[in-house]
Amino acid sequence: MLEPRYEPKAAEDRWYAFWLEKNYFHGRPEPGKPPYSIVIPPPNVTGSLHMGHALNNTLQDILIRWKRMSGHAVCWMPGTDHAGIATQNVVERQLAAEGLTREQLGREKFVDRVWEWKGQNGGTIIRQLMRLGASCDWPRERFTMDEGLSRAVREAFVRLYEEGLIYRGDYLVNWCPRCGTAVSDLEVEHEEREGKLWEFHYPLWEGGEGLTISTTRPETMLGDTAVAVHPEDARYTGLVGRWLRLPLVDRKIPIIADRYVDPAFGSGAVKVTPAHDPNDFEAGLRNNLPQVNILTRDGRINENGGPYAGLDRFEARERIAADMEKLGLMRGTKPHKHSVGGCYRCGTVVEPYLSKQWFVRMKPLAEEAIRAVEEGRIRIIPPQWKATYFEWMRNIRDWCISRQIWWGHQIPAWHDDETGEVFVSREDPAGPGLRRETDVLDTWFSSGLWPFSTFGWPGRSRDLEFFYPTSVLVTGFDIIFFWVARMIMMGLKFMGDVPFRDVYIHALVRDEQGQKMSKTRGNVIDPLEVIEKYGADSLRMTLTAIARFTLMNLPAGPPAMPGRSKLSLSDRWIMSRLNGTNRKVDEALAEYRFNDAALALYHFTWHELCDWYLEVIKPALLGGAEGDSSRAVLARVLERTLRLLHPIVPFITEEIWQKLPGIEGESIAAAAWPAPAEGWDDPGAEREFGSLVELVSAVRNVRGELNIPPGHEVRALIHVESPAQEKLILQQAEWIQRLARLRPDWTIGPRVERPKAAAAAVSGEVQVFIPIEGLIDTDEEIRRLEKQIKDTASSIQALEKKLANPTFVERAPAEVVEKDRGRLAETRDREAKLRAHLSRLQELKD
RNA sequence: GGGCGGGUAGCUCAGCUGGCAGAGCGGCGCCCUUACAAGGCGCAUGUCGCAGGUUCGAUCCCUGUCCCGCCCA
Repeated sequence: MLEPRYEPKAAEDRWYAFWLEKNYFHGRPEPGKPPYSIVIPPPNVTGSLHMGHALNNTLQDILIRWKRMSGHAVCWMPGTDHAGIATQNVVERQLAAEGLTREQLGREKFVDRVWEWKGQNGGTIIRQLMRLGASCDWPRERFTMDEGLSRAVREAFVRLYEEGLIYRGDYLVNWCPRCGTAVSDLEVEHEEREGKLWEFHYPLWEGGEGLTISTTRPETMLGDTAVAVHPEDARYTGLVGRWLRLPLVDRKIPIIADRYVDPAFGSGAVKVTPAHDPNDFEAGLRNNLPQVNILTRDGRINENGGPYAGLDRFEARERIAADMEKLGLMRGTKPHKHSVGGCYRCGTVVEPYLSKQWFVRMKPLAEEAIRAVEEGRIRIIPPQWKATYFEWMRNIRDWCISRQIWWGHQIPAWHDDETGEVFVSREDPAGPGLRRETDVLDTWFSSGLWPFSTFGWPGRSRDLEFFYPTSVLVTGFDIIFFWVARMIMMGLKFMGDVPFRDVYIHALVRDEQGQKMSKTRGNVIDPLEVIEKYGADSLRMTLTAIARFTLMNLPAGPPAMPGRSKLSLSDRWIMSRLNGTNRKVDEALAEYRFNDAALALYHFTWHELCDWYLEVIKPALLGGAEGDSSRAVLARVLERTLRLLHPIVPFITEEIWQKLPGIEGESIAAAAWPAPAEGWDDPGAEREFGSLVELVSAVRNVRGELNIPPGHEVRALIHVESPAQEKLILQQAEWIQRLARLRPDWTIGPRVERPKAAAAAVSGEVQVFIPIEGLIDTDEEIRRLEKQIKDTASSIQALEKKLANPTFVERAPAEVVEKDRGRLAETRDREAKLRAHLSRLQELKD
């Protein structure tokens, strides 16, 4: 028997421990079974579970449990991501609290310190996933920095380098002055901001009117090495080739012509700063301009900035604008909207910064990745995300993978400072005089290998062979480029096959303002808190209630399933409905329509099993042996329903399932997924039972609208025309009377007379008259009838109009026209009956 | 500037192949009815953003347009 108060926390911990002990979640290659594998999107090791994780992992758990029950060899690969910059920041903050910096500690000690931190705190999110019930293959748990995965990273890097797909060079990258590292294009978040457009005059080198340029970033003028105009801009043709005197630093810079200038913007002349702007960088290369870097790594003006050296970049902006004003070279300012890039880890405004970095050449990798999706070897669901994917892939740019931080996979390259040579190697070279590259790799480089590195690549293993490609990747759209696209490229490159067959992209959980949840925004909801708080949710309550009721009535276990002829109408009905629900759930899950699966189960459990079946069979259950067929059916239906619900609500279904008498197997988690049962379909029963449900509902409707209290049984006279329907109602009379709350003296038949003052319910062919004298006011029933007549009249009108249209009758498919004709006849009949009642009541009043 | 998505009940959203506009929550009324008040029974609520077009028929397809969101530059 279930305890009166179900204690969720205790039960959940108990069952989870049981599942782990039984090793149900561990998947291994089993030649006889189809493989089903998912790699978890590895959460940041610094992270703690938020609603987004909860959603993401619940969806995966549903698929995994469903497939496991369905007889697949299942592996859900769990693990965490080392999250380079984020983790480093966390540990640096911890150091700061002790008054230390990582530089004071030195690289080696700092990295030790991060590992120490990981050891202490890194398990948090894993424990939280377990608490959610995630049925991950925990013995396989991986970490992107562990030994095997580090070897995979190294192998991948070396191979790409050997094939010329990784190169090193001086380019403009996005630099975060606070984090002190380059970040990739994707790691910059652009934001429209209100800024200013300054107009400065640059005089000719030899003196005299030069020209006026517009800029949103005055401080970068310290690095100007030219001014450019459009070659066909008539205003400036005479000036191209002449020289200007760059104010404040007295640099001699040329006026050049280049088509990238938009003559309509500002004055049509732009300052060119090759070391601090991506367009200018390209223009600089085209025109052989020098690159003058004016910033330090922490965002201050460097020695090239003359008198401004040492100033913070934003302070320098103000000073330079003021100084230009003093020199009389300021030609005005106006408000200007422009896009500012911020570091996605800390929000600091990033700088385009000229530095030596490592890059992956993306074009060749992208081509394969595009083809894989075009050819359907990877399905993206929902498919509209394909457009986003293709858009990015077709305009892809090289990926800056080096980071100037300490926590991460150190790039396996060695510099010979004497010769300037660089060696990239799988093994650490022993040679003297070699200096190892200090940069580490972008965290996403290792994440990109996750679907195969976790199964032992570059080693070859049965696991890899069996579980790769994985079946589906479940993720949010925010990391399509960061992660999904890169896994596809890496998988195709190193495994020669796609990393997953399907990508299921789910919505992000947002707060009330539609903002993404993030710790920096402080709008994160802890799902475990929610579970704790609403632990005994309504679902759990209801399921527990059904189970308690069922168990109460199966004292000696479920009786044997009787032959079909012994089953009652309601028995056959609920079995058929369960079959239908089973199919709906299968279809929905196969198409990743989780909501539809849950809704179908919810509707079945609440509105069919509880509201109707249980209510109908109650007396039989409480009685003697005559209830055995229903006991047998209820036990089987409930057990199947629990199995269908298990992937969605694993704990409560296990708790109840275990208490059912006569179950086979030791856990619902290891039970077989139900297939629609042979011979349980029964359209006839669905139709007949359905008509009775409608009849009872019609009576309840009248009662509800006339506010007749449930405790008051009403007299009823039921008029039926067809003997079959009369017979059906008489056979099922007991529960119809009970659920409609009819007085036992109700009558039925084709000659049943309408009493004088009565309310009436029309359900198909059947009419129910409820005498209301002394019960309620006649006017009230008149009002109710008038309203119903109004409804039917308007739908009759619409149907008549439609059917009067000759082109509709001619051109619409015959079955559509027939359907409408039938509907019209039915509605007219209903209206006639309602009108008859109404006039009867009105006569009575007169 | 380019791309994608959205606008349906008070709120959140579903609506698949064009054929009676739905669910949950919230609201209102009645009820502690023999498992269930975190519940039950019942009720109400729509200019399907706007304007055209295609069609016998449009929430659905097409064109234009206005808002909102996201991504990319």
